[in-house]
Amino acid sequence: MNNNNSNDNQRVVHVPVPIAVPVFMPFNSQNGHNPNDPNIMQMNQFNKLNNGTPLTKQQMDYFINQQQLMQFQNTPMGQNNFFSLFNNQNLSNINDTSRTNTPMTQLPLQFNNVQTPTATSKITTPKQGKPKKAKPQTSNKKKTKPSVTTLTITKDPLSEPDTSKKDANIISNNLVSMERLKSAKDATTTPASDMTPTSQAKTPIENHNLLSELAIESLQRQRNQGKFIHLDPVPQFEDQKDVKLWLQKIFYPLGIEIAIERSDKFKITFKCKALKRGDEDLHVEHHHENKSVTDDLKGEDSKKRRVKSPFNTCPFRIRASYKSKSEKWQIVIINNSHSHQLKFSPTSVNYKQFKQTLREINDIETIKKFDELEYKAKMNLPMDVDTIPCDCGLTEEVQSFGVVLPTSFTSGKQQNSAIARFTQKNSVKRSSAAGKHSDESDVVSNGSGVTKVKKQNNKNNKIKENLRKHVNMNSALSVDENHDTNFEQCFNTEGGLMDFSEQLSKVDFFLAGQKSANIPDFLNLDNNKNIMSHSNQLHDQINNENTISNNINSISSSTNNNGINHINHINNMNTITNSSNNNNSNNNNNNNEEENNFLDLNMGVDEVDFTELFLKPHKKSLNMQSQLEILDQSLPATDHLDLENIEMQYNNSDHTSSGKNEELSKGLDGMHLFEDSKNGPYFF
Amino acid sequence: MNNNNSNDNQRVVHVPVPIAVPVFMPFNSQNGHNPNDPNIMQMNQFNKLNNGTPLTKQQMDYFINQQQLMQFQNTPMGQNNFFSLFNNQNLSNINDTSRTNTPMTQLPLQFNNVQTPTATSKITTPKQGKPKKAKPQTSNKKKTKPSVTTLTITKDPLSEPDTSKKDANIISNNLVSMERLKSAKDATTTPASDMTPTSQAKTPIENHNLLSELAIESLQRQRNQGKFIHLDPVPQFEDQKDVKLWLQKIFYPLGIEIAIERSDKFKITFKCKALKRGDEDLHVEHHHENKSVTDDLKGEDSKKRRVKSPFNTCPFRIRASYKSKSEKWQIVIINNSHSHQLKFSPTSVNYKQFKQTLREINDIETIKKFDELEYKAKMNLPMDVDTIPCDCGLTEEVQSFGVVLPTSFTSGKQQNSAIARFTQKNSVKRSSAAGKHSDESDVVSNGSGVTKVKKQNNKNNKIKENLRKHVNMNSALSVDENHDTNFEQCFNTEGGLMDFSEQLSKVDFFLAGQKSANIPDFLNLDNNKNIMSHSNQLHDQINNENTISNNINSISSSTNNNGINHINHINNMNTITNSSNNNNSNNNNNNNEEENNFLDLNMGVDEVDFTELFLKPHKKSLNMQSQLEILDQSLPATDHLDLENIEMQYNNSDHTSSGKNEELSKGLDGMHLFEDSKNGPYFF
DNA sequence: TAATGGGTGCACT
DNA sequence: AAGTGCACCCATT
Ligand SMILES: [Zn+2]
Ligand SMILES: [Zn+2]
Repeated sequence: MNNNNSNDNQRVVHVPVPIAVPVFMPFNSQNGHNPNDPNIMQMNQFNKLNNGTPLTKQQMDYFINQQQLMQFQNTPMGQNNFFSLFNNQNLSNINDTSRTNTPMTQLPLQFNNVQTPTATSKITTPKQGKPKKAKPQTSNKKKTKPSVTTLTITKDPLSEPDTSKKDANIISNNLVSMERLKSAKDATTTPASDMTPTSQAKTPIENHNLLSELAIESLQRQRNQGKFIHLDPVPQFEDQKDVKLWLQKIFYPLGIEIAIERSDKFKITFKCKALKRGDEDLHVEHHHENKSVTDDLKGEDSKKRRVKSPFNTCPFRIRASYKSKSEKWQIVIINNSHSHQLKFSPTSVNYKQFKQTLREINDIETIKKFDELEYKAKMNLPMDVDTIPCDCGLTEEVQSFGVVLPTSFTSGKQQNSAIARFTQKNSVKRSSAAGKHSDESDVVSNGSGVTKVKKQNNKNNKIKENLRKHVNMNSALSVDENHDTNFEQCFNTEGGLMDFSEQLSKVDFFLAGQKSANIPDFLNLDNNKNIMSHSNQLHDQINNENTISNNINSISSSTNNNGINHINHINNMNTITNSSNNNNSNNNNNNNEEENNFLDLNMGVDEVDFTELFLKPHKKSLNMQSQLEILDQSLPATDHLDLENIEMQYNNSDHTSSGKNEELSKGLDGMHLFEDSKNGPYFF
Repeated sequence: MNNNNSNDNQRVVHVPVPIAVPVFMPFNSQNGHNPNDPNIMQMNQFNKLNNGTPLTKQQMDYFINQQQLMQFQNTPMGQNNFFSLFNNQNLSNINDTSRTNTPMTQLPLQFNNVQTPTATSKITTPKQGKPKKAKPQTSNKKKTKPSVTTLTITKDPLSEPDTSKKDANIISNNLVSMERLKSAKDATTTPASDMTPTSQAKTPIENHNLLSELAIESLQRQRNQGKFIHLDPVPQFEDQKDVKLWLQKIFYPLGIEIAIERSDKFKITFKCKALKRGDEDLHVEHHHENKSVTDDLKGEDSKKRRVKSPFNTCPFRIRASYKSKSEKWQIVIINNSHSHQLKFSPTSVNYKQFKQTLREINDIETIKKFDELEYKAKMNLPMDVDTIPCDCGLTEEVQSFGVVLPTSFTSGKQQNSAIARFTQKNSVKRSSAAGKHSDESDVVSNGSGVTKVKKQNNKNNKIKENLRKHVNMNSALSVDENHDTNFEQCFNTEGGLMDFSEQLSKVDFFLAGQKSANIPDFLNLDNNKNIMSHSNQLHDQINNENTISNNINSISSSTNNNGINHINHINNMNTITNSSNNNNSNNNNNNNEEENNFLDLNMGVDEVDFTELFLKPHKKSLNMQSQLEILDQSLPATDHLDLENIEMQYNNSDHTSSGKNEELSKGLDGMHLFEDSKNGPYFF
């Protein structure tokens, strides 16, 4: 398996062709860092995906398109790459909206800038006597220790002379240092009205942005959430901080606010930023009232149990590691699931900081994009999100399933969730002013961080015994109601997008992307060609549960320690679904019980209506659907649409990405049934 | 209770008389920050301590001496002070070695520098139009965010102009800024051969050192570990970092390496630095093999349980909070117990950093002191520490009791403790090279972070039903074997203390302090006048268990969540013992069982030999005892001894503290039986 | 800096 | 005993 075919005497030199198409490699191995031979991987992966059966037409198309998606820059053959070299002859087939089983259509906008490589994509040169310590640049401003001086035990790597990145052999115009750009802010006032896709004069920021757009697009297309997802066309970061900035550009539009969990010179681990106290409505906690036989064991012990934090349980992880060999950062999504609703929150402090950083580096392009995002998010308010009914009679063992009314708040009534108790720890009930709605978001917690959702409307489908979790796709990004009050001013002052916003003001922005998600249904899961209905997908997936092993590790597994005999019945169950849109269905659950136990999986729970669970369309979105479809379908292949003109109202900067915000913001492309409770059900 | 008698219109001006005597207030209230009227507190406290019975002669002496200990500086009447103003007429009675029930003798050394106040100890002046935000100084070098600029949400308090501390009304020569001193290092080359106690020319560093010595002395004398222990004569810190530095001067000699758990502008919370992987031998884990009825519930669940870290479980906490009113830092030991052996480890990286900082601020006095400490610690090697036998047949419910062979290591055999498993988590057995000994340190863990020690030799004493924990006093500080190899050179070069060290080389340095611990036996607990034997103390205390309520909260209580029905039977059980020396007795325990459960307290376990548990003398210490006693008794009232001359070999700095290192290093003065497992049994 | 996982100090929020 | 973001570490293979 570990066929590490890297040659120490060879070094990759990147050709100065910055444009690339993202490739995501659904590795099955835990170690995605020593990739195997690409051909072998192709076979293995595809066989796994296809469960050994002959390829269908869709599968073939998908496979071919994946090969087309091969990025040709910065990634040598067989290293971190799944598919072969990029060639753009079949680009027009990539953009496939798999829901309708229509032929793949061209990806919007991104591929306008894809250029035919004019040189060999990689050049191997003998490794010179280069110092082994090629360090990534880190803008380390922190100097906590009073001094270093003579203390031999303090070895400060930063004090070493920087011998990295400036190597003459490295040719890449993807290099960008936000620090440098900040200091040279005036030089980058973005005159760029040069919109020709083959422009070689792309600035580093523009390259960053392009790659971030591509990553978003591919992430929306991504399906194997249980696997490592490699963000392969990654720009060359000059500074370590730029990695986060770039990832923020990708994940903020997806409703994910990332935070660094751990970092050092060569590695950054990102996670979801912990929920705030006001985000109880986003947290997924649900429990049933029927106690199991172990109830008596939890009485006095449960209150002594130390709950670290119910806000910080999301299993989502991104790992960025600096590869000294390629002198690039490798970015892998280790865990693509979430324990909460995904929400684009322009009011977040971190988001404002992010915007501020964008202003400092003068990344007007991205600023515009997020201004639009903010505006569209605001226009969708108030988002009335349905809750998903809990059909607990048959899914007692379903642990985590995350639908709560995004705008609901439990202030009006006592919520017995761990979050509520955590929030009220200081004995002060939150005032109802913080809550906007008093909807019946019936979420019950057992106080152990393990959540359940009771499904009420039992329909006519079956659930296999090992299906333990309801999985909710994040197709409907909820929007923070506490919108930044300064937003409109900022937005208007930035360039007057009101024409554009009026055009889109009635469109559910976040649902727009769903329609254009380009996920082929090569598993034939999509039995329902209606965009809003995927009732049979999940069952198809269940039948394919062994096709793809589950890489979800037990990062946040099982804090359910307080006397609950939680037997894990599902191992490596991994299912992927096609783009099932919607999800915020009715959540009329029982919320009276604080504690709940997992019933043994062997209990006879066979009937689950996953249409109810996952596929109920967004109420408001449904209203917007017709407009949305019209808008989306009106996008030409090159997909500049009205947005192009609108965007030009901002300024003259090039806008390779801003025209496809719809796709960026909402893709409901993956679904993952995973093992443990904390590993949430949300994907983008 | 919250009689906050501070007058907003009055401000305390400190007289420039830096010398003070520590006062420790065993508050019963959870809130030690708004102290009550000192007179009321006197009554309350003393009544509680005495359980309402008439005072004995010893009690009266203690009370009187406590009043004498009133520090007169920096603390207004009734604020953070328990006793009345200092007057030194009865100083000669303070130093009482309560073990022998001899009359209190004078505290050594410190009081040589106590001076008669020549002015009113506090001056109240009308508060001027001073801004309310008197901020503590923080040497904040960290600027993680790329910038602040216009972002309104980033409110950086450090950017505000500093209006604090420099107020003209504040007169205090206790002010010290290590930052400042570092920059003006040459100016403080410590000529001070001025050893007259009334010297007004004491430098800030000298004041810091003196107060740290006093704090150590009083901590050794401290008994109410379950209560908040206020370190009241606290120097005035210019910089936030100086708080830690000062506390390090106090707690390193006590075998405690502190680390910041949390800090902000106005508060610092310190804890014990987490044990390193090589410190398994210091960690206390013990469990019994007999399972309870809940065993079946833990089978599959236990292995999924997420053990955060078995190295980071010590409940010891110090809280330092800046009082804007007094513009001083209030330092309170919130939890004085430990879950591990206390050990002075000169090889610690943090300790070396600490020493380095001392050099940078040119605190030669403290450097000398710690050089001596290091040398003495090294001279005591190898310390053969006995383990305490576990008498588990009757103390199944005893949760945490910490005795492991300090120098033992479990490399030779499989240790089923959580630590061992934690260390070997990645399936690689640690090589035996890391271990020094292969002693039979039989430590068993149940994997839940809750530890038990099995007592084997059941003797003849009884344990009350609610006595749940064995408590081990830390009287025997173990010494890190991996001694700094550079120590001797440093030590010799600093001033050639070999004469002195040869004098003390055979003395168990850390036990020396025990003898001079000045704890009156006002609870009549000391039925055994033999210094090494306190067999009946604990029982006396148990009978007095209600005299002092237990402030130990359930902070670290019960991570034992995996199905164990751990019923807490003991609430507010708080016992204090007199200075019971020794502890590291034989620990021949069962270590075969990984999981263990708490038996219900109602099980009939009545017999415990606490002599075996707590009072077994240190083997080596016993050998040293005669020398130690001779040495200690040879100390004159002013207590300069040989150390004075020796110290002068260093240089001409004044040596208010270095002469009494024996007392500083080892005081076995407190014992605390507390509720939960994580709260360890070690005190100094 | 080989790759990769994790602990934890500690200050920001 | 604020929670957690972040980075300085260490450990294993
Ligand atoms: Zn998340
Ligand atoms: Zn400790």
